[in-house]
Amino acid sequence: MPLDRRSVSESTASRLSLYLRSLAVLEAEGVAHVSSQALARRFDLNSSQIRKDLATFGEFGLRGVGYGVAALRRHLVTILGLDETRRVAIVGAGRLGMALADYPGFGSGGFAITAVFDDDPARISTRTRSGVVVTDVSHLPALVAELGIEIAVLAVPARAASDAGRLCWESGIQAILNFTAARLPAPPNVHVKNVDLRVRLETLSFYIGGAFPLPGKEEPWPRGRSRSLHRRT
Amino acid sequence: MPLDRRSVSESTASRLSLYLRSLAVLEAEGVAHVSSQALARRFDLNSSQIRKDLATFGEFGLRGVGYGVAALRRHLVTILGLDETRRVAIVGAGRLGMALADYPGFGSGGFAITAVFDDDPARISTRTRSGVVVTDVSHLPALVAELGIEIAVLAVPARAASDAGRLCWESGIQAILNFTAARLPAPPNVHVKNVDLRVRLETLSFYIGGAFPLPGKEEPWPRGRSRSLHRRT
DNA sequence: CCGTGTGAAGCTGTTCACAGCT
DNA sequence: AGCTGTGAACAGCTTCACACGG
Repeated sequence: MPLDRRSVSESTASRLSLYLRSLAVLEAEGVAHVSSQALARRFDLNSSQIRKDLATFGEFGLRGVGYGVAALRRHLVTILGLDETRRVAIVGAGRLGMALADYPGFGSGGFAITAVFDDDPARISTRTRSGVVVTDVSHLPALVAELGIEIAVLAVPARAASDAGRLCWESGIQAILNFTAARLPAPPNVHVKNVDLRVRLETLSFYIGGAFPLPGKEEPWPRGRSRSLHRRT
Repeated sequence: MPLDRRSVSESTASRLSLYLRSLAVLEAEGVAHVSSQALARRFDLNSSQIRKDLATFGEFGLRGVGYGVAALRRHLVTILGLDETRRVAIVGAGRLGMALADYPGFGSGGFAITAVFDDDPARISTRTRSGVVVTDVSHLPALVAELGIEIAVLAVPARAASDAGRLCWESGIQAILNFTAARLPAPPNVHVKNVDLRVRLETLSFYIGGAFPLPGKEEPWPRGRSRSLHRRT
């Protein structure tokens, strides 16, 4: 019975990534088994959350014992598709794009920055610190096909975003990490994740403010429950 | 009646930021009024979502007409706390930190990058492109107090994250945008938003894969790269 | 009429609680 | 005994549908 990945929620998928990181640490420490409760403590999560997340993909645990650290880590690597190197292109060789091209998390552990593109002649042929040559974006379709690039990191100015995005999916790129402010009209088979830094900062700004005076409205107090940070394991 | 901001969900808060961006465009275009439905079309959202979000903070609409663009924009600016400039510090002057220090969205429209800190002597006294001097992190507490810095952008190596984070909140910083892989044990009055780029990329990788064969026991399943086009119902 | 504001319904993700395996 | 795996209960966010005001 196959499982459509689209039926897995994004929150579950990103927790898998967190679990993987913890398991790598535990494996390096030589820990053999870990219980959902022990893992939960590391993330301030509920332990049944972890068991449910993992149970989506199979029965990896041993009742009375917990999960085998090494085996579970291997399973998560496979589930996340990191057992073969995924090729990543950076589109936009400005400051952010170049910083991301050298970001350690992007060029290791299942990912390789395989190309960097820009349309500014002044940037073409420069190199990232790790030596990847900035290529004219007109070569993107050919290089995506030739090198088997599956993921694009979009770090172009907002006005160029939808053109650059379209070029990506028309070239066969399957997923886009979008650092621009634009929302991309991508076809449904292309997965887009927006990392809108401005929105993140404004959201933080919102929560800094004090109690908000509602003009002319009578509302019961307190409104809603305060979010408890305490979770049971 | 006052409204505790913590009772507002993060999804609502970040949508406010999106609405604000759209309203700025509409205002520049000279549009006087906009309906929740017209706004919704821009975001692929349900219109009652927008009405509910806005109604949390007051009655800004005119029945039969919609929302006044200029007035609603001003309200959102106030709600998000962007009517006075918020001072932001970058902690960590590596490539990512320096790129973020010059990121246009961080230094405008209600935010100002007021300081950049690092502990590497080789980086102290260098400047961002916009001219902010990199300062030794030992001066962070004094400068946070002196300059009224409220938000920190944490872009240090993972191993330095919790020390740097603690320094931030002990110095009076109220919100942290955390680009490190570490999870910060911040006190409850400090708002932390994790922007874990590695997790984002691994999550994308997860969704690229084809249908997932739920394993019988220990058969190695091949990584499918074919894509199902049908949406879940 | 039209579009907002809002209770009610619906849905999705989280937590509980326990049966069952080791 | 200890811990997983899972149906059931729960909570919170989203959508519906309509009363009400312009």
